Amino acid sequence: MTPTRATKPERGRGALGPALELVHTGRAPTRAVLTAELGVTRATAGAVAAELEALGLITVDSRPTAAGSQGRPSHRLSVNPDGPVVLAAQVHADGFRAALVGLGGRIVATEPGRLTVEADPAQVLAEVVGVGARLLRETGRRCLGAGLSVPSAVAEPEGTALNPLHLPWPPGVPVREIFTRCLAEAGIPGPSGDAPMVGHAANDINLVALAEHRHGAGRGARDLLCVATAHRGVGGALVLDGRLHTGSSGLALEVGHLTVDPNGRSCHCGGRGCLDVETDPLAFLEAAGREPGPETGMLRRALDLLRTEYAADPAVRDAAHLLTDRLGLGLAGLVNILDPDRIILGGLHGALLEVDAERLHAVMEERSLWGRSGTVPVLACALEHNSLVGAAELAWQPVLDDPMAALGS
Amino acid sequence: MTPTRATKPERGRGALGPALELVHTGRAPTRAVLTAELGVTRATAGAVAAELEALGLITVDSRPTAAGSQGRPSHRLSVNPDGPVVLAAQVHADGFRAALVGLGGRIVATEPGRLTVEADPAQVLAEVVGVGARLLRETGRRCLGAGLSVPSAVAEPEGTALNPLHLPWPPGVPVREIFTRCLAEAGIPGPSGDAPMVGHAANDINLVALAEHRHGAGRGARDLLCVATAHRGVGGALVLDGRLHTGSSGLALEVGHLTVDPNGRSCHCGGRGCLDVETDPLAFLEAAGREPGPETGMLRRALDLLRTEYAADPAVRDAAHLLTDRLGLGLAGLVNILDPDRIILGGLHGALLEVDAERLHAVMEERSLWGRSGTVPVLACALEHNSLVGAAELAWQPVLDDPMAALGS
DNA sequence: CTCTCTTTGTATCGCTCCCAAACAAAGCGG
DNA sequence: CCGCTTTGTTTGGGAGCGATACAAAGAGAG
Repeated sequence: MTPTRATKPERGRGALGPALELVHTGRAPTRAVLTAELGVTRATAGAVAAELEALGLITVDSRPTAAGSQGRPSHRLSVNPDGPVVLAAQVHADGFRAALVGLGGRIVATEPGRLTVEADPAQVLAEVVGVGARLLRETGRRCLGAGLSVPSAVAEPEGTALNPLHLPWPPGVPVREIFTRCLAEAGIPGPSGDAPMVGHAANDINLVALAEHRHGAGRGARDLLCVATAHRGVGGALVLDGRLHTGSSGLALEVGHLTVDPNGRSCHCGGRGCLDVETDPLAFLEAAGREPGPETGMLRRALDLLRTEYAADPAVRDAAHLLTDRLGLGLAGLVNILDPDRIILGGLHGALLEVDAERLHAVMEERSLWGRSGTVPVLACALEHNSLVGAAELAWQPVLDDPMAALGS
Repeated sequence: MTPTRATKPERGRGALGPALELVHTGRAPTRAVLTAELGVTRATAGAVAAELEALGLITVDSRPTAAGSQGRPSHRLSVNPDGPVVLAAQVHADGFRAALVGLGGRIVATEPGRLTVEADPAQVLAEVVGVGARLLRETGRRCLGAGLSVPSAVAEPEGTALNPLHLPWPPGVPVREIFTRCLAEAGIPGPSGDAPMVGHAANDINLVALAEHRHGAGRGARDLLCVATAHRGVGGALVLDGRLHTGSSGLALEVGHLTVDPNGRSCHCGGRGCLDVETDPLAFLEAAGREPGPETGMLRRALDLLRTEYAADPAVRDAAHLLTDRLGLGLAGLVNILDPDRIILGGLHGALLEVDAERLHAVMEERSLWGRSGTVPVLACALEHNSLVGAAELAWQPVLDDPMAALGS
């Protein structure tokens, strides 16, 4: 038994993590605001900011700012643009993408790629990590973590991809383990020097929600629900109090099998008229009387059709209305269960919102139990490469939780 | 360093709350376990325990225990049976109940009552609080808080009962405000002496979940889902990391309107075949071919019928199977969205589980997406007066969060 | 331009919390 | 009786942080 916790020589400032998160999410633009947000004295906030600057994570700018407000202008806080980064990787139906992402969700470098040997997860991940490692060499940045976005539910704590979508992968691939091994083989060291880099992996829609919560349309929300489509199917994610809610085994928010049309088409889940099959790009293309074509690129085609033909083609408009009605039904059901204070929509759903927000609100209001789901703000996702940024957020999390420990100094 | 030693015994302010919660929930039976659970040194745990004992909340017993294990026996920790209490009140269709509840969920005194003037919430609550005040006088206990359980969704932060069930109350009654006023009028002072007592109020099923999580069938669960019936309708609640998840406006877990039978009866929500109308006592009595009778007492009659006639009457058995199948469908849907690590069932649902658990598991497994909802443990509620105890938990929460502040010393 | 007001940054002091270490106590087994 | 193990207790000291006083940097008034 070891009741002795942690070590003593490491002076761990308690407020260091929360302070970094405030700067990271842009909620503490100045030291004065940081002081107020942390609820500490100016002296303490100053020490914390100085510490974070010494760690190379943020910059404290005491230069004048032409603020215009009264009193002495506060020092400006910002993420250090030349600071460390994390490696973010994304695998999807059309290919992959690697990126280096700094604090604040800033993409420092990124590069896409096409899948050559789709069927082998290890080889695909090795390719992505290889590109990331090259970016690291080219930029010479210090890398503090690594995160991976996959189009599949990821079971915790094993880190296995249960249902890879649009990828010829078998179910149950241990993506986190493979990702971590690839990092080691690419020669990317861990932040502490000697220990190897451990990779994080999660479902892409979860990461979209996380990224949008920190840097996009979900900023400031306390209970954020995210619903989005890829090419096929519908996914969901929930951010509670700033943390991803993945459930007890990582499989929460499988929202695709809510019933939105009792007489709808049958679904592989055994039900009928599920959100999954009634509001995805395939359903839209079919409802509009278009040839759906191959699965890959279906989202793109649906988006193009909706945006270009909505005003002109009655069939497209009718299809959009049909899907909007079903989506509203599903969202109302989710509001009854989750009671979020904001909803963000991605993929085709985001586009449906942009095309006719009023219709969606009307359906939700009609179906809401206490007249509230009609009042929940619904927004479209606002961030580019959001699941990639989300993968970076995953990798940043240990640093945000305890900067001193994560930096190994 | 100057020897300014032994100034005040005001120690352990940080870990005081967590320590009290550990003793309260029975997870720290000895000081040694407390030390390990808190992750502090023996010295700190000792100081914390002594502080809590000095506050009169727990007792530290250094007497031998005939443990049989090696080493010096640890001091035993337990809730102080003569310590302070909270006032718990419950209003339901058949009447009301007041109680004094100590730490550990121990009911010190309780007394039921019948509603005389149902239609006036203020008068009903005044009656309940009156009984509670009498119990307080009779026992002479110090009262640290007050909690109320109502059969209605309670909107936050207003504290209004939106849909009182089986009570002739209008929707939107500000129950928390009225409750607090009744406490003041009954002459019950706040814990700090001068400030008045503020009441807490919540939905009964939420409180069932809370009570069962702390002291009943939900102990040790991290993500606990509770589903239960009263006389009519179905309610749900979720406890995440030991805290009730009520959503952003207190209205989460309205699980009654999941579709479990696409061709089922129509529901007031506008849908068809909702869990609410397909698995409640009325649905059961009708399915069994019985005359449902008046709404009040419907749960009792359904329970009696199920328990006494299940083995003998094929119609009852068929009805039970029908409801079990529908319930399994609903639970599978909830597992897909919430991914709990345990489910507890109350009311008729608990009885259905006791009668045929295997059938329920089979349905859930068949409808589970990743073969996991079949593996989620499903238990029946195990606590008597659980919503009353839950109301007490609500009242204890400030004390558990910060004992020093809550006791006003 | 200078004086005052307001707001913020900085230096110092002292207090509180809590760890670490050493020691004492209480049971078990020889 | 003495070791062994586990736990409670005492003591010293260090780190974090609040409180306070003072300095700095702008805005506005005259």
